[in-house]
Amino acid sequence: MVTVRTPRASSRDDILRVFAEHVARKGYSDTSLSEIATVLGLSKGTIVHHFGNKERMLHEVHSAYYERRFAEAEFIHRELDDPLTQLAAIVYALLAAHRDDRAATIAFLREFVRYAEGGGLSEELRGRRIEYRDMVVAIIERGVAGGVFHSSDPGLSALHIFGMCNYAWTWYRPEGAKSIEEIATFFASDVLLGLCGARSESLTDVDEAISTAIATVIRTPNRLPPEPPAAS
Amino acid sequence: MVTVRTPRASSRDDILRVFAEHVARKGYSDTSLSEIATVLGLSKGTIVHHFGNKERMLHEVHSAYYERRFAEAEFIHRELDDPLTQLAAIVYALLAAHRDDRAATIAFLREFVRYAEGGGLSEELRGRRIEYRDMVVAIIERGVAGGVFHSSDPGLSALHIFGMCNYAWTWYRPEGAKSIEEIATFFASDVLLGLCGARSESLTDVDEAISTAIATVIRTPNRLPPEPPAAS
DNA sequence: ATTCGCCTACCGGACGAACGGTCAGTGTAA
DNA sequence: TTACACTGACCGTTCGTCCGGTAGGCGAAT
Repeated sequence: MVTVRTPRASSRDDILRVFAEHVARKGYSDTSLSEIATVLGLSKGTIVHHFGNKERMLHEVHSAYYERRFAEAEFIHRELDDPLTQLAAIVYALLAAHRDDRAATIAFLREFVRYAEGGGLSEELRGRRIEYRDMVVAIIERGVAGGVFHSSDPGLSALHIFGMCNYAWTWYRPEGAKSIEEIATFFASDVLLGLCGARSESLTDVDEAISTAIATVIRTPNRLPPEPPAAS
Repeated sequence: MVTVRTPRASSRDDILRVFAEHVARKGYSDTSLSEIATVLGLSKGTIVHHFGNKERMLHEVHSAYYERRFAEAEFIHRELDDPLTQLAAIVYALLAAHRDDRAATIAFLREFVRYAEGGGLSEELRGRRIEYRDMVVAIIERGVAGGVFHSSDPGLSALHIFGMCNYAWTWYRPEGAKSIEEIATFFASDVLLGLCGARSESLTDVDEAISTAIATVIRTPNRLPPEPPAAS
Protein backbone atom coordinates (compact mmCIF):
# COMPACT_ATOMS: atom_id res chain seq x y z
CA MET A 1 0.00 0.00 0.00
CA VAL A 2 1.28 3.41 -0.93
CA THR A 3 0.89 5.97 1.79
CA VAL A 4 -0.12 9.32 0.40
CA ARG A 5 0.87 11.74 3.08
CA THR A 6 -0.54 15.24 2.97
CA PRO A 7 2.37 17.36 4.07
CA ARG A 8 2.22 18.83 7.56
CA ALA A 9 -1.06 17.12 8.26
CA SER A 10 -0.50 15.04 11.34
CA SER A 11 -2.53 11.91 11.99
CA ARG A 12 -2.87 12.77 15.65
CA ASP A 13 -6.59 13.40 15.66
CA ASP A 14 -7.32 10.38 13.53
CA ILE A 15 -5.36 8.16 15.87
CA LEU A 16 -7.21 9.47 18.90
CA ARG A 17 -10.55 9.07 17.18
CA VAL A 18 -9.95 5.46 16.18
CA PHE A 19 -8.46 4.72 19.58
CA ALA A 20 -11.59 6.00 21.33
CA GLU A 21 -13.77 3.92 19.04
CA HIS A 22 -11.82 0.78 19.83
CA VAL A 23 -11.82 1.43 23.56
CA ALA A 24 -15.57 2.00 23.39
CA ARG A 25 -16.09 -1.27 21.57
CA LYS A 26 -13.61 -3.56 23.31
CA GLY A 27 -12.28 -1.81 26.38
CA TYR A 28 -8.88 -0.32 27.03
CA SER A 29 -6.92 -3.49 27.71
CA ASP A 30 -8.23 -5.28 24.64
CA THR A 31 -7.38 -2.36 22.40
CA SER A 32 -3.99 -2.83 20.78
CA LEU A 33 -1.88 -0.13 19.26
CA SER A 34 -0.91 -2.30 16.32
CA GLU A 35 -4.56 -2.75 15.42
CA ILE A 36 -5.12 0.99 15.38
CA ALA A 37 -1.98 1.52 13.36
CA THR A 38 -3.15 -1.05 10.81
CA VAL A 39 -6.60 0.51 10.51
CA LEU A 40 -5.08 3.90 9.79
CA GLY A 41 -2.28 2.57 7.61
CA LEU A 42 0.35 3.84 10.01
CA SER A 43 3.14 2.20 11.90
CA LYS A 44 2.94 1.49 15.60
CA GLY A 45 5.96 3.73 16.09
CA THR A 46 3.99 6.72 14.84
CA ILE A 47 1.44 6.33 17.57
CA VAL A 48 4.12 6.24 20.23
CA HIS A 49 5.73 9.24 18.57
CA HIS A 50 2.56 11.26 19.08
CA PHE A 51 1.44 10.17 22.50
CA GLY A 52 4.38 8.64 24.32
CA ASN A 53 2.44 5.65 25.54
CA LYS A 54 -0.93 4.00 25.60
CA GLU A 55 -1.94 5.26 29.01
CA ARG A 56 -1.53 8.85 27.92
CA MET A 57 -3.82 8.23 24.97
CA LEU A 58 -6.59 7.14 27.30
CA HIS A 59 -5.90 10.12 29.49
CA GLU A 60 -6.27 12.41 26.53
CA VAL A 61 -9.56 10.85 25.47
CA HIS A 62 -10.93 11.19 28.98
CA SER A 63 -9.61 14.69 29.38
CA ALA A 64 -11.22 15.82 26.14
CA TYR A 65 -14.46 14.20 27.21
CA TYR A 66 -14.48 16.18 30.43
CA GLU A 67 -13.66 19.33 28.50
CA ARG A 68 -16.81 18.93 26.46
CA ARG A 69 -18.99 18.10 29.43
CA PHE A 70 -17.74 21.10 31.36
CA ALA A 71 -18.23 23.41 28.41
CA GLU A 72 -21.82 22.18 28.24
CA ALA A 73 -22.33 22.49 31.96
CA GLU A 74 -20.95 26.00 32.08
CA PHE A 75 -23.19 27.01 29.20
CA ILE A 76 -26.17 25.56 31.06
CA HIS A 77 -25.18 27.49 34.14
CA ARG A 78 -24.83 30.69 32.18
CA GLU A 79 -28.02 30.47 30.14
CA LEU A 80 -30.40 29.04 32.69
CA ASP A 81 -31.04 30.26 36.18
CA ASP A 82 -33.56 28.09 37.96
CA PRO A 83 -32.36 24.78 39.40
CA LEU A 84 -35.26 22.87 37.89
CA THR A 85 -34.31 23.71 34.32
CA GLN A 86 -30.60 23.41 35.03
CA LEU A 87 -30.98 19.89 36.34
CA ALA A 88 -33.15 18.88 33.41
CA ALA A 89 -30.45 20.25 31.12
CA ILE A 90 -27.74 18.22 32.87
CA VAL A 91 -29.79 15.05 32.43
CA TYR A 92 -30.33 15.78 28.77
CA ALA A 93 -26.70 16.71 28.18
CA LEU A 94 -25.41 13.51 29.76
CA LEU A 95 -27.79 11.42 27.69
CA ALA A 96 -27.25 13.35 24.47
CA ALA A 97 -23.53 12.61 24.79
CA HIS A 98 -24.43 8.95 24.36
CA ARG A 99 -25.59 9.76 20.87
CA ASP A 100 -23.53 12.77 19.81
CA ASP A 101 -20.23 12.01 21.50
CA ARG A 102 -20.69 8.30 21.49
CA ALA A 103 -17.22 6.81 21.29
CA ALA A 104 -15.68 9.09 23.89
CA THR A 105 -18.66 8.70 26.20
CA ILE A 106 -18.55 4.92 26.17
CA ALA A 107 -14.76 4.89 26.38
CA PHE A 108 -15.02 7.14 29.40
CA LEU A 109 -17.81 5.31 31.19
CA ARG A 110 -16.19 1.92 30.57
CA GLU A 111 -12.82 2.91 31.91
CA PHE A 112 -13.05 5.82 34.32
CA VAL A 113 -12.89 3.50 37.32
CA ARG A 114 -9.20 3.10 36.48
CA TYR A 115 -8.71 6.48 38.02
CA ALA A 116 -10.68 5.71 41.16
CA GLU A 117 -7.55 4.90 43.10
CA GLY A 118 -4.29 6.79 42.99
CA GLY A 119 -1.43 6.36 40.63
CA GLY A 120 -0.14 7.99 37.49
CA LEU A 121 -2.39 10.34 35.64
CA SER A 122 -5.39 9.80 37.83
CA GLU A 123 -5.20 12.83 40.10
CA GLU A 124 -6.35 15.32 37.50
CA LEU A 125 -9.23 13.23 36.23
CA ARG A 126 -10.36 12.32 39.70
CA GLY A 127 -10.45 16.01 40.52
CA ARG A 128 -12.56 16.77 37.49
CA ARG A 129 -15.02 14.08 38.40
CA ILE A 130 -15.46 15.51 41.88
CA GLU A 131 -15.80 18.97 40.38
CA TYR A 132 -18.60 17.87 38.08
CA ARG A 133 -20.41 16.06 40.84
CA ASP A 134 -20.15 19.04 43.16
CA MET A 135 -21.63 21.23 40.50
CA VAL A 136 -24.71 19.04 40.25
CA VAL A 137 -24.94 18.81 44.02
CA ALA A 138 -24.82 22.60 44.16
CA ILE A 139 -27.73 22.87 41.74
CA ILE A 140 -29.79 20.55 43.90
CA GLU A 141 -28.83 22.43 47.06
CA ARG A 142 -29.88 25.70 45.49
CA GLY A 143 -33.19 24.10 44.63
CA VAL A 144 -33.63 22.89 48.18
CA ALA A 145 -32.73 26.27 49.58
CA GLY A 146 -35.23 27.90 47.26
CA GLY A 147 -37.99 25.53 48.30
CA VAL A 148 -38.31 24.02 44.82
CA PHE A 149 -36.67 20.70 45.66
CA HIS A 150 -36.95 18.39 48.61
CA SER A 151 -33.97 16.16 49.24
CA SER A 152 -32.60 14.95 52.52
CA ASP A 153 -29.28 14.21 50.81
CA PRO A 154 -28.38 16.15 47.65
CA GLY A 155 -25.24 14.01 47.29
CA LEU A 156 -27.31 10.84 46.99
CA SER A 157 -29.74 12.60 44.67
CA ALA A 158 -26.83 13.43 42.40
CA LEU A 159 -25.60 9.83 42.46
CA HIS A 160 -29.11 8.74 41.57
CA ILE A 161 -29.03 11.00 38.52
CA PHE A 162 -25.53 9.99 37.47
CA GLY A 163 -26.37 6.32 37.75
CA MET A 164 -29.55 6.68 35.76
CA CYS A 165 -27.77 8.57 32.97
CA ASN A 166 -24.32 7.01 32.96
CA TYR A 167 -25.60 3.46 32.81
CA ALA A 168 -27.38 4.19 29.54
CA TRP A 169 -24.39 3.17 27.40
CA THR A 170 -25.06 -0.44 28.41
CA TRP A 171 -28.47 -0.46 26.76
CA TYR A 172 -28.98 2.61 24.58
CA ARG A 173 -28.62 2.07 20.84
CA PRO A 174 -28.86 5.01 18.42
CA GLU A 175 -30.90 2.92 16.03
CA GLY A 176 -33.37 2.03 18.77
CA ALA A 177 -37.02 3.02 18.90
CA LYS A 178 -36.73 5.70 21.56
CA SER A 179 -34.95 8.94 20.76
CA ILE A 180 -32.57 10.51 23.24
CA GLU A 181 -35.04 13.34 23.65
CA GLU A 182 -37.79 10.94 24.64
CA ILE A 183 -35.54 9.10 27.04
CA ALA A 184 -34.24 12.32 28.57
CA THR A 185 -37.76 13.69 28.97
CA PHE A 186 -38.84 10.51 30.69
CA PHE A 187 -35.84 10.32 33.00
CA ALA A 188 -35.80 14.01 33.80
CA SER A 189 -39.46 14.16 34.75
CA ASP A 190 -38.97 11.02 36.84
CA VAL A 191 -36.34 12.62 39.03
CA LEU A 192 -37.69 16.16 38.93
CA LEU A 193 -41.16 15.12 40.01
CA GLY A 194 -39.53 13.18 42.82
CA LEU A 195 -37.43 16.15 43.86
CA CYS A 196 -40.36 18.57 43.61
CA GLY A 197 -42.48 16.40 45.83
CA ALA A 198 -44.71 15.98 42.81
CA ARG A 199 -47.40 18.36 43.82
CA SER A 200 -49.78 18.44 40.92
CA GLU A 201 -49.08 22.08 40.05
CA SER A 202 -45.41 21.25 39.45
CA LEU A 203 -46.27 18.92 36.58
CA THR A 204 -46.51 21.69 34.00
CA ASP A 205 -43.46 23.39 35.51
CA VAL A 206 -41.41 20.25 34.97
CA ASP A 207 -42.60 19.79 31.41
CA GLU A 208 -41.72 23.35 30.60
CA ALA A 209 -38.34 23.09 32.30
CA ILE A 210 -37.45 20.04 30.23
CA SER A 211 -38.41 21.68 26.95
CA THR A 212 -36.36 24.75 27.77
CA ALA A 213 -33.48 22.58 28.91
CA ILE A 214 -33.33 20.60 25.68
CA ALA A 215 -33.59 23.72 23.55
CA THR A 216 -30.78 25.34 25.50
CA VAL A 217 -28.34 22.43 25.50
CA ILE A 218 -28.69 22.13 21.76
CA ARG A 219 -27.46 25.71 21.46
CA THR A 220 -24.20 24.93 23.27
CA PRO A 221 -21.31 26.55 21.34
CA ASN A 222 -19.00 24.17 19.46
CA ARG A 223 -21.40 21.37 20.15
CA LEU A 224 -20.71 18.15 18.30
CA PRO A 225 -23.47 17.56 15.76
CA PRO A 226 -25.74 14.56 16.30
CA GLU A 227 -24.13 11.51 14.78
CA PRO A 228 -25.92 10.23 11.71
CA PRO A 229 -27.60 6.86 12.09
CA ALA A 230 -25.16 4.06 11.33
CA ALA A 231 -25.20 3.04 7.70
CA SER A 232 -24.28 -0.59 8.28
CA MET B 1 6.47 -21.53 51.15
CA VAL B 2 5.26 -25.00 51.96
CA THR B 3 1.98 -25.88 50.37
CA VAL B 4 -0.20 -27.79 52.76
CA ARG B 5 -2.70 -29.54 50.60
CA THR B 6 -5.69 -31.09 52.26
CA PRO B 7 -6.21 -34.30 50.35
CA ARG B 8 -9.21 -34.58 48.07
CA ALA B 9 -10.14 -30.99 48.69
CA SER B 10 -10.23 -29.32 45.34
CA SER B 11 -9.24 -25.69 45.12
CA ARG B 12 -12.01 -24.95 42.66
CA ASP B 13 -13.99 -22.65 44.88
CA ASP B 14 -10.91 -20.83 46.10
CA ILE B 15 -9.78 -20.23 42.56
CA LEU B 16 -13.13 -18.85 41.56
CA ARG B 17 -13.27 -16.64 44.62
CA VAL B 18 -9.84 -15.11 44.06
CA PHE B 19 -10.55 -14.79 40.36
CA ALA B 20 -13.72 -12.81 41.05
CA GLU B 21 -11.84 -10.56 43.46
CA HIS B 22 -9.19 -9.82 40.88
CA VAL B 23 -11.70 -9.16 38.11
CA ALA B 24 -13.55 -6.83 40.46
CA ARG B 25 -10.39 -4.92 41.25
CA LYS B 26 -8.66 -4.81 37.87
CA GLY B 27 -11.05 -6.01 35.22
CA TYR B 28 -11.10 -9.25 33.28
CA SER B 29 -8.36 -8.52 30.78
CA ASP B 30 -5.91 -7.32 33.41
CA THR B 31 -6.48 -10.39 35.52
CA SER B 32 -3.90 -13.06 34.78
CA LEU B 33 -4.17 -16.73 35.59
CA SER B 34 -0.60 -16.91 36.78
CA GLU B 35 -1.25 -14.19 39.34
CA ILE B 36 -4.18 -16.08 40.77
CA ALA B 37 -2.17 -19.25 40.83
CA THR B 38 0.62 -17.52 42.73
CA VAL B 39 -1.78 -16.03 45.27
CA LEU B 40 -3.21 -19.46 46.01
CA GLY B 41 0.11 -21.27 45.85
CA LEU B 42 -0.98 -23.31 42.87
CA SER B 43 0.30 -23.77 39.37
CA LYS B 44 -1.35 -22.21 36.37
CA GLY B 45 -1.99 -25.66 35.00
CA THR B 46 -4.28 -26.44 37.91
CA ILE B 47 -6.55 -23.57 37.04
CA VAL B 48 -6.82 -24.68 33.45
CA HIS B 49 -7.41 -28.22 34.67
CA HIS B 50 -10.48 -27.08 36.58
CA PHE B 51 -12.02 -24.60 34.18
CA GLY B 52 -10.69 -25.26 30.71
CA ASN B 53 -9.99 -21.64 29.97
CA LYS B 54 -10.21 -18.13 31.31
CA GLU B 55 -13.41 -17.22 29.50
CA ARG B 56 -15.25 -20.07 31.15
CA MET B 57 -14.13 -18.84 34.55
CA LEU B 58 -15.75 -15.49 33.93
CA HIS B 59 -18.82 -17.23 32.65
CA GLU B 60 -19.05 -19.23 35.84
CA VAL B 61 -18.67 -16.14 38.03
CA HIS B 62 -21.41 -14.38 36.10
CA SER B 63 -23.62 -17.40 36.05
CA ALA B 64 -23.34 -17.86 39.80
CA TYR B 65 -24.08 -14.19 40.27
CA TYR B 66 -27.29 -14.52 38.29
CA GLU B 67 -28.18 -17.63 40.25
CA ARG B 68 -28.08 -15.66 43.47
CA ARG B 69 -30.01 -12.71 42.08
CA PHE B 70 -32.73 -14.95 40.72
CA ALA B 71 -33.00 -16.86 43.98
CA GLU B 72 -33.48 -13.53 45.72
CA ALA B 73 -35.96 -12.31 43.14
CA GLU B 74 -38.00 -15.48 43.30
CA PHE B 75 -38.09 -15.28 47.06
CA ILE B 76 -39.28 -11.69 46.81
CA HIS B 77 -41.96 -12.75 44.38
CA ARG B 78 -43.08 -15.56 46.64
CA GLU B 79 -43.12 -13.67 49.92
CA LEU B 80 -44.46 -10.32 48.81
CA ASP B 81 -47.49 -9.64 46.73
CA ASP B 82 -47.93 -5.97 46.09
CA PRO B 83 -45.82 -4.37 43.37
CA LEU B 84 -44.81 -1.48 45.60
CA THR B 85 -43.07 -3.68 48.13
CA GLN B 86 -41.71 -6.01 45.47
CA LEU B 87 -40.03 -3.16 43.65
CA ALA B 88 -38.58 -1.77 46.87
CA ALA B 89 -37.22 -5.23 47.59
CA ILE B 90 -35.57 -5.44 44.17
CA VAL B 91 -33.87 -2.10 44.74
CA TYR B 92 -32.65 -3.19 48.13
CA ALA B 93 -31.49 -6.57 46.88
CA LEU B 94 -29.48 -5.06 44.03
CA LEU B 95 -27.82 -2.61 46.38
CA ALA B 96 -27.25 -5.12 49.17
CA ALA B 97 -25.34 -7.27 46.69
CA HIS B 98 -22.81 -4.45 46.50
CA ARG B 99 -21.98 -5.09 50.13
CA ASP B 100 -22.75 -8.78 50.67
CA ASP B 101 -21.75 -10.24 47.31
CA ARG B 102 -19.23 -7.56 46.52
CA ALA B 103 -16.58 -9.22 44.36
CA ALA B 104 -19.04 -11.05 42.12
CA THR B 105 -21.25 -7.98 41.81
CA ILE B 106 -18.43 -5.71 40.72
CA ALA B 107 -16.96 -8.38 38.48
CA PHE B 108 -20.35 -8.75 36.87
CA LEU B 109 -21.14 -5.07 36.47
CA ARG B 110 -17.66 -4.32 35.11
CA GLU B 111 -17.73 -7.02 32.50
CA PHE B 112 -21.24 -7.99 31.54
CA VAL B 113 -21.13 -5.81 28.43
CA ARG B 114 -18.85 -8.47 26.96
CA TYR B 115 -21.96 -10.53 26.42
CA ALA B 116 -23.94 -7.73 24.82
CA GLU B 117 -23.08 -8.88 21.36
CA GLY B 118 -22.98 -12.44 20.15
CA GLY B 119 -20.19 -14.93 20.35
CA GLY B 120 -19.20 -17.81 22.56
CA LEU B 121 -20.84 -18.16 25.91
CA SER B 122 -22.89 -15.04 25.66
CA GLU B 123 -26.26 -16.42 24.63
CA GLU B 124 -27.13 -17.89 28.00
CA LEU B 125 -26.10 -14.86 30.00
CA ARG B 126 -27.80 -12.47 27.64
CA GLY B 127 -30.95 -14.49 28.07
CA ARG B 128 -30.74 -14.29 31.83
CA ARG B 129 -30.29 -10.56 31.72
CA ILE B 130 -33.40 -10.16 29.60
CA GLU B 131 -35.25 -12.49 31.93
CA TYR B 132 -34.36 -10.42 34.97
CA ARG B 133 -35.29 -7.18 33.27
CA ASP B 134 -38.61 -8.59 32.13
CA MET B 135 -39.37 -9.64 35.65
CA VAL B 136 -38.91 -6.10 36.92
CA VAL B 137 -40.91 -4.73 33.99
CA ALA B 138 -43.69 -7.17 34.88
CA ILE B 139 -43.77 -5.88 38.45
CA ILE B 140 -44.12 -2.33 37.21
CA GLU B 141 -46.79 -3.31 34.73
CA ARG B 142 -48.78 -5.03 37.45
CA GLY B 143 -48.52 -1.85 39.49
CA VAL B 144 -49.74 0.20 36.58
CA ALA B 145 -52.61 -2.18 35.91
CA GLY B 146 -53.58 -2.02 39.58
CA GLY B 147 -53.57 1.75 39.59
CA VAL B 148 -50.70 1.97 42.10
CA PHE B 149 -48.06 3.07 39.61
CA HIS B 150 -48.11 5.55 36.78
CA SER B 151 -45.58 4.97 34.05
CA SER B 152 -45.91 5.64 30.36
CA ASP B 153 -43.08 3.21 29.70
CA PRO B 154 -42.37 0.45 32.23
CA GLY B 155 -39.31 -0.57 30.23
CA LEU B 156 -37.71 2.81 30.71
CA SER B 157 -38.73 2.84 34.35
CA ALA B 158 -36.89 -0.44 34.80
CA LEU B 159 -33.79 0.93 33.07
CA HIS B 160 -33.96 3.91 35.37
CA ILE B 161 -33.91 1.60 38.39
CA PHE B 162 -31.16 -0.62 37.03
CA GLY B 163 -28.99 2.36 36.23
CA MET B 164 -29.47 3.89 39.63
CA CYS B 165 -28.60 0.64 41.40
CA ASN B 166 -26.02 -0.90 39.09
CA TYR B 167 -23.89 2.20 38.93
CA ALA B 168 -23.37 2.12 42.68
CA TRP B 169 -20.23 -0.01 42.46
CA THR B 170 -18.44 3.01 41.00
CA TRP B 171 -18.94 5.06 44.16
CA TYR B 172 -20.20 2.88 47.01
CA ARG B 173 -17.63 1.92 49.65
CA PRO B 174 -18.55 -0.42 52.50
CA GLU B 175 -16.58 1.72 54.91
CA GLY B 176 -18.44 4.85 53.84
CA ALA B 177 -20.75 6.90 56.02
CA LYS B 178 -24.03 5.75 54.52
CA SER B 179 -25.22 2.21 55.05
CA ILE B 180 -26.72 0.19 52.25
CA GLU B 181 -30.04 0.33 54.06
CA GLU B 182 -29.97 4.13 54.10
CA ILE B 183 -28.99 4.30 50.45
CA ALA B 184 -31.63 1.77 49.45
CA THR B 185 -34.31 3.58 51.43
CA PHE B 186 -33.38 6.86 49.77
CA PHE B 187 -33.25 5.43 46.25
CA ALA B 188 -36.36 3.31 46.64
CA SER B 189 -38.50 6.14 47.92
CA ASP B 190 -37.16 8.35 45.13
CA VAL B 191 -38.43 6.03 42.41
CA LEU B 192 -41.50 4.77 44.21
CA LEU B 193 -42.79 8.26 44.96
CA GLY B 194 -42.23 9.08 41.31
CA LEU B 195 -44.09 5.98 40.18
CA CYS B 196 -46.93 6.51 42.65
CA GLY B 197 -47.48 10.04 41.44
CA ALA B 198 -46.44 11.07 44.93
CA ARG B 199 -49.84 11.81 46.28
CA SER B 200 -49.27 12.69 49.90
CA GLU B 201 -51.16 9.69 51.23
CA SER B 202 -48.73 7.37 49.47
CA LEU B 203 -45.82 8.65 51.53
CA THR B 204 -46.53 6.38 54.46
CA ASP B 205 -47.32 3.51 52.11
CA VAL B 206 -43.90 3.83 50.53
CA ASP B 207 -42.10 4.00 53.87
CA GLU B 208 -43.88 0.90 55.02
CA ALA B 209 -43.22 -0.92 51.77
CA ILE B 210 -39.50 -0.25 52.06
CA SER B 211 -39.30 -1.48 55.63
CA THR B 212 -41.14 -4.66 54.72
CA ALA B 213 -38.98 -5.10 51.65
CA ILE B 214 -35.72 -4.87 53.58
CA ALA B 215 -36.94 -7.22 56.26
CA THR B 216 -38.01 -9.73 53.64
CA VAL B 217 -34.89 -9.70 51.51
CA ILE B 218 -32.75 -10.29 54.58
CA ARG B 219 -34.69 -13.51 55.15
CA THR B 220 -33.77 -14.90 51.73
CA PRO B 221 -32.68 -18.55 52.10
CA ASN B 222 -28.96 -19.26 51.64
CA ARG B 223 -28.29 -15.58 51.63
CA LEU B 224 -24.65 -14.61 51.83
CA PRO B 225 -23.98 -12.92 55.15
CA PRO B 226 -23.04 -9.24 55.12
CA GLU B 227 -19.32 -8.95 54.59
CA PRO B 228 -17.48 -7.74 57.65
CA PRO B 229 -15.94 -4.27 57.36
CA ALA B 230 -12.48 -4.48 55.85
CA ALA B 231 -9.77 -4.79 58.49
CA SER B 232 -7.06 -2.98 56.56
C1' DA C 1 18.26 31.18 -5.61
C1' DT C 2 20.55 27.95 -3.62
C1' DT C 3 22.16 25.78 0.35
C1' DC C 4 21.99 24.46 4.94
C1' DG C 5 20.26 22.89 9.38
C1' DC C 6 16.35 21.94 11.92
C1' DC C 7 11.92 20.25 13.01
C1' DT C 8 8.65 16.81 12.83
C1' DA C 9 5.85 12.97 10.95
C1' DC C 10 6.60 8.55 10.11
C1' DC C 11 8.81 3.93 9.23
C1' DG C 12 9.81 -0.79 10.57
C1' DG C 13 12.50 -4.02 12.75
C1' DA C 14 13.94 -5.60 17.24
C1' DC C 15 13.29 -6.22 22.17
C1' DG C 16 11.88 -8.48 26.41
C1' DA C 17 8.08 -9.47 29.02
C1' DA C 18 3.86 -11.46 29.77
C1' DC C 19 0.05 -13.78 28.29
C1' DG C 20 -3.23 -18.06 27.79
C1' DG C 21 -2.82 -22.54 26.99
C1' DT C 22 -0.54 -27.49 26.40
C1' DC C 23 1.11 -31.76 28.01
C1' DA C 24 3.56 -35.65 29.89
C1' DG C 25 4.26 -36.92 34.28
C1' DT C 26 3.70 -37.31 39.72
C1' DG C 27 1.70 -38.48 44.03
C1' DT C 28 -2.10 -39.92 46.68
C1' DA C 29 -6.63 -41.38 48.07
C1' DA C 30 -10.15 -44.70 47.01
C1' DT D 1 -5.61 -50.10 39.37
C1' DT D 2 -8.16 -46.31 38.58
C1' DA D 3 -9.28 -41.43 39.23
C1' DC D 4 -7.99 -36.98 39.81
C1' DA D 5 -5.81 -32.77 41.68
C1' DC D 6 -1.77 -30.94 40.62
C1' DT D 7 3.05 -29.85 38.74
C1' DG D 8 6.42 -27.35 35.94
C1' DA D 9 8.67 -26.90 31.82
C1' DC D 10 7.40 -25.33 27.49
C1' DC D 11 5.06 -23.21 23.26
C1' DG D 12 3.41 -19.74 20.16
C1' DT D 13 1.58 -15.33 20.15
C1' DT D 14 0.93 -10.71 21.09
C1' DC D 15 1.76 -6.93 23.59
C1' DG D 16 3.85 -2.04 24.57
C1' DT D 17 7.91 0.15 23.91
C1' DC D 18 12.38 1.43 21.94
C1' DC D 19 15.28 3.38 18.45
C1' DG D 20 18.09 4.37 14.37
C1' DG D 21 16.87 6.08 10.20
C1' DT D 22 14.16 8.53 6.23
C1' DA D 23 11.70 12.15 3.98
C1' DG D 24 9.94 16.48 3.31
C1' DG D 25 8.59 21.30 4.61
C1' DC D 26 10.53 25.66 6.24
C1' DG D 27 13.17 29.66 7.87
C1' DA D 28 17.68 31.63 7.85
C1' DA D 29 22.00 32.28 5.96
C1' DT D 30 24.72 32.67 1.99
